[in-house]
Amino acid sequence: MYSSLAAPNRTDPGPAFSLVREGETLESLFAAQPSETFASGQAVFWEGDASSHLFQLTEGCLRLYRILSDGRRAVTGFVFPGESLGVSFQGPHLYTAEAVTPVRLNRLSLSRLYAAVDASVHLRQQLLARMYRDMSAAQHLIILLGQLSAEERVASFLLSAGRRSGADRSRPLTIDLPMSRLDIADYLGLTIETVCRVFSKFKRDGLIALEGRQRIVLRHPAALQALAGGGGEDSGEAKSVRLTARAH
Amino acid sequence: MYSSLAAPNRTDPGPAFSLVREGETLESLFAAQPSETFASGQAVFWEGDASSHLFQLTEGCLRLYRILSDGRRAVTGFVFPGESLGVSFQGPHLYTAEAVTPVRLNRLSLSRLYAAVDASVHLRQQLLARMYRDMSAAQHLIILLGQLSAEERVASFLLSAGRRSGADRSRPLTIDLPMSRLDIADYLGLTIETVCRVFSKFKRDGLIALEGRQRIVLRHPAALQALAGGGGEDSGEAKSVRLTARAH
DNA sequence: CGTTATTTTGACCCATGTCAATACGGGTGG
DNA sequence: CCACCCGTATTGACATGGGTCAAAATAACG
Repeated sequence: MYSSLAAPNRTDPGPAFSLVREGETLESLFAAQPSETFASGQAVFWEGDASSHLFQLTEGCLRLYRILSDGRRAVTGFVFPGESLGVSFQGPHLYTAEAVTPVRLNRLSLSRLYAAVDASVHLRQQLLARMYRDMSAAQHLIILLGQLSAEERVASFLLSAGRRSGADRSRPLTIDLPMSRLDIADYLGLTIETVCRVFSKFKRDGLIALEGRQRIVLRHPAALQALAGGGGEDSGEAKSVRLTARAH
Repeated sequence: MYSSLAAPNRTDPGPAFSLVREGETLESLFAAQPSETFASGQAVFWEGDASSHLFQLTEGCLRLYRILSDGRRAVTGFVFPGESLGVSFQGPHLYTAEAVTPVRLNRLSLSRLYAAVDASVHLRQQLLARMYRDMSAAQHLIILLGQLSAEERVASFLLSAGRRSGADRSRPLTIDLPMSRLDIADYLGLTIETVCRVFSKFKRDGLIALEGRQRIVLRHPAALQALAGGGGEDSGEAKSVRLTARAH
């Protein structure tokens, strides 16, 4: 199951810059690192820690959060397989990263990253692109939190989860929400109760179906899209709403 | 669509770019560019435009915002002198940048930036540091919008304005808020009326004094700090203040 | 000065938070 | 395989922070 990772524990490069091949990508750099696992609830790093690595998730789900001095928690994001983590590394980590489910990831040390990046314009571009994605996600969240109503936030969240947890692209789009309702609430700036109520309302209205506690079927993504308001709109990927194709 | 932005094969920088002096800084690069001015209300660039330059503000104030499809506006930040703009340039601009007051800024083309950055590790560090600051600001806003009450948001905003518009560091700290109440409201995820009411309350409580529409005296920053809750706490800048202050 | 846009204040209401039961589901041990 | 338990989720009743609508006050500007 985990075995598919190429070249597990390949012997590591000595002098860092020696192995920057032509055509190297961040992807391949990550793939060359040994992979590690974390159990649910375990932290990969803590807010305020000095950044020392970049990470790329291969399995599972992480939540990113900060705790305020009075105990409130702000979840600033979730990380799904294929996404990277810690790309804003020019200072201490801005959040704690914690496993929602068992997680597998590859860790690339900053010294290796720098060596590679110093040697390749192409890699610099890729790194910048990942930082851009991160910033883009943060900006979306700012809009969600600053301008959207509870229903708009939840609709927006479900659509984005549908896009990313992607795996299951079949037409009654079924998504898996590994995180708890509390995680979702802290991410959307709402309470658990409000998140539940909106889920229930969407269910009553036939927009979604709840299968157990983690599986949700998006029965009518287009309607959710409309509900998500000006907020969740395009965001590139969203256009692949071929999901809507079901115009029975 | 993003293609025009990359600087793929820059093996031979043009003659003009070949001289990246030792000790070059982003600061000095900007300083070498001609400066331009914008009148109040004029846009420097629009959301969705291809990124083609980095900017550094020398005078005035900018607001950064996005407009949702139904007309709502989210102000995602303000820019004050000395701060840079457009550092997430690996894709289209994420917001519109518009002059709040008459503005003066320097514009550095991406091609020059790439040339300089390709030639200097030091400059790469500086660029990453600016991106980090940007991300850090976005994360603060996420916490403010997701977790803080109206009073906490306003207190937090005033303190941050005090830190940045900085000029006047004297002890009844007087700050200048060039932006309108609507700008502030759209930034804090509140309405104009709520912003006014909180200002009035702070005034009644002796925390601030309003001098005309733009000048505000912070009479009791410590109390504002306490009000700002877990949210506004340190914020980096505060640390550097502490570092310099402790020279006894 | 008079005119207009912006800000401030007031009265009222609603979306969402709070507090309090249930109800469900996923493990565990019998 | 079933019965029980406990943490999570859901629903309900109620409270309230902040939104909405409307008017008055103030500042900016010709």
